[in-house]
Amino acid sequence: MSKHITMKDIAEKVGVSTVTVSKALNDKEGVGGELKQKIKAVAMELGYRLNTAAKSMREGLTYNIGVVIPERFTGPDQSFYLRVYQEIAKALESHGYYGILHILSSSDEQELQLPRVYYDRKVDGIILLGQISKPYIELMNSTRTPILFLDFYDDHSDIDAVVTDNFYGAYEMTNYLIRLGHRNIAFVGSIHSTSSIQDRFLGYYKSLLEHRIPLRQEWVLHDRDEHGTLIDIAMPAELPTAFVCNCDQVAYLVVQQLKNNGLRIPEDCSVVGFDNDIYATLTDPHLTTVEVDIEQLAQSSTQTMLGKIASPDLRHGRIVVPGKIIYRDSVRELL
Amino acid sequence: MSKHITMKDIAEKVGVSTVTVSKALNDKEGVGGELKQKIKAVAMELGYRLNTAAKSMREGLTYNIGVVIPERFTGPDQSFYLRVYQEIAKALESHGYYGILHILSSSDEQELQLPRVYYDRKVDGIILLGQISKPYIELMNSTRTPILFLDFYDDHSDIDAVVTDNFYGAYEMTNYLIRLGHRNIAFVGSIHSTSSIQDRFLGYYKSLLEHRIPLRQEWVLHDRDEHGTLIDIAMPAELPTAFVCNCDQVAYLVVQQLKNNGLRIPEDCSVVGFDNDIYATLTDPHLTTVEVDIEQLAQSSTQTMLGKIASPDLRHGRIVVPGKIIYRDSVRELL
DNA sequence: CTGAAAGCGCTTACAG
DNA sequence: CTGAAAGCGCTTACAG
Repeated sequence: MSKHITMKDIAEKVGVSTVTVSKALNDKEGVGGELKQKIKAVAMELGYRLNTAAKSMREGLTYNIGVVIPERFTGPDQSFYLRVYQEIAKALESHGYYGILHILSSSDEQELQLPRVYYDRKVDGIILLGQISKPYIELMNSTRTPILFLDFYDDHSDIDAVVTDNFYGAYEMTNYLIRLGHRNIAFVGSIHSTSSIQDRFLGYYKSLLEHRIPLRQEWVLHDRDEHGTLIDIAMPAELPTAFVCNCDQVAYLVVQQLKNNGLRIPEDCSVVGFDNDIYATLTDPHLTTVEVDIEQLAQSSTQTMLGKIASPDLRHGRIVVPGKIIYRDSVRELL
Repeated sequence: MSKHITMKDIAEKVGVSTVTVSKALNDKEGVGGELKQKIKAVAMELGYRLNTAAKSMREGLTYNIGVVIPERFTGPDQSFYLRVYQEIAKALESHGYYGILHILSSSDEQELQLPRVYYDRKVDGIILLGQISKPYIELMNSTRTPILFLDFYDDHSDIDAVVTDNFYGAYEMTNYLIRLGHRNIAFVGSIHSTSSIQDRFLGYYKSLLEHRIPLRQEWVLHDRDEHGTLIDIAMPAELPTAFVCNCDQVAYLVVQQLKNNGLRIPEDCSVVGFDNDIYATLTDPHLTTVEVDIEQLAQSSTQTMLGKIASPDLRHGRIVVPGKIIYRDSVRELL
């Protein structure tokens, strides 16, 4: 193996000290303009690459951020969080940081085992992507490592979170349906399952309230069991004219089920989703849905995390990233 | 911020030197059994965590592996490589290593810009996941960083690669169809697009050859343009009784197209896929397909990479991971 | 079995 | 504007 080039090599070649090389390469004050150019040129010529480990030790920063996703959100048919991770990795890189992914196994979550990145002191902070058990949140919170929740939050008011505006997205979507003449509108989603679903439900409910449409409990449909596993949806005896589904995958299943019952979408029944993921265009007809702004989610969480590392005591609160309705073909206007 | 605990803190508390602490914590020789236990107990009590940066600098290893995926393989509807990455991250962690994901933008690929992880000396080796342009391969190869191809290979006989056994998988699948009485079998996939598709085609062809079934060029169908974008498939005038598709997504599209032409699957026409990804069970009927063993792919590539880091001059060659036929409902027996 | 010394490559005060 | 000194936390010879 050819030895790595260090600042010392550059210093010797140029005939200055390593201190000066360090200053020049980092654009710090205290080096003459001409000398600085010279040093940079020689660095380039020699193929110098910074030894990050040395810098890390010196500064006490790893320039890594851990991204922890509970494994139940990473099945073969759930790529959403992996896509978020991908965007986070990109966003971090543009700030000179790197992401390290950790899939948290369900057993580690139950047994309150912290991710290895923590014990190896591999990261300067941890982004928790996807709702996790309360005891685990407590545990993470007790580590004094900067923590950020992404795509969920709970009653830990002392932890910062970045979330999609689930509430407002579902509210706007329901308003849209009502504007088209719908008044019999169901919500599909188990409202005690995750805070996302709960907030989407509340947005739907607010829209009903504002329009003085009573909430009918038999039109709030369960879509998953207590483990989060999707279950068959029990259709109500009296059918609504529209279904607000808590996500595209469930909307896809609802459409299938309605079709099996001989109904046409959207002629007989309108169905809307949330997320604008692969299921939105896999459904026939393509779903009207709310697009989650993954890129913005990634950027906000990256910036917030870097801010927390720089000033650990600064509070950021709950940062809400708005979504956007994508109009497609699964909704019909009622006359 | 509370100061971090170091080996020195442990050493002082126990009344020994940091050398002894280091030996004890790393299970190295030269520490008495009882003392070792004592040291470990105190480390635990104090909540000691290794400073990886210091270890890294000392040993010249980052304990990180870069995983580079060209961005064209990471669209919203392509989660396969992200899932492979996820498994690699897991496999690496069990070896005390971590993965750092880098999505290679198409412009960086064209302009031969190496990933930042390289310049920041963030990784001990790079796994290239997904076919990449030849000039870029040359470039990577010139860096003297250990490189491993994953899920593709080309004529660089001096680079190691881990691939799914595309050839054998398609060969077995075609054999299966022939065993069921099919003799008019088409292949769907642009055979100059990627080496995976090419190898799957060759496996299909070998099966035909062995059974003395002539290859009909009009039954080798294009499915994507030169950019890899999927295109409408031009069905041949005379229809075969079975389609061997190069991947599940394309099988899904073929099924749709055949259905639109009024054909029933599998009664009128059999269709098989490859990958066993989300499209396999999204298709109606569910696809008979070849499952790619993602976990094994991840483990083999991780082990090979760690082997290369330990012994840079050792050659590993092309490591082939077998797939497995998953029998479902898209194939019918011809009598 | 235990420890003093040296060094990995960098950056931050501080002195000139 | 430039550089000598010190130190980040660890581990590897080496000496006792």
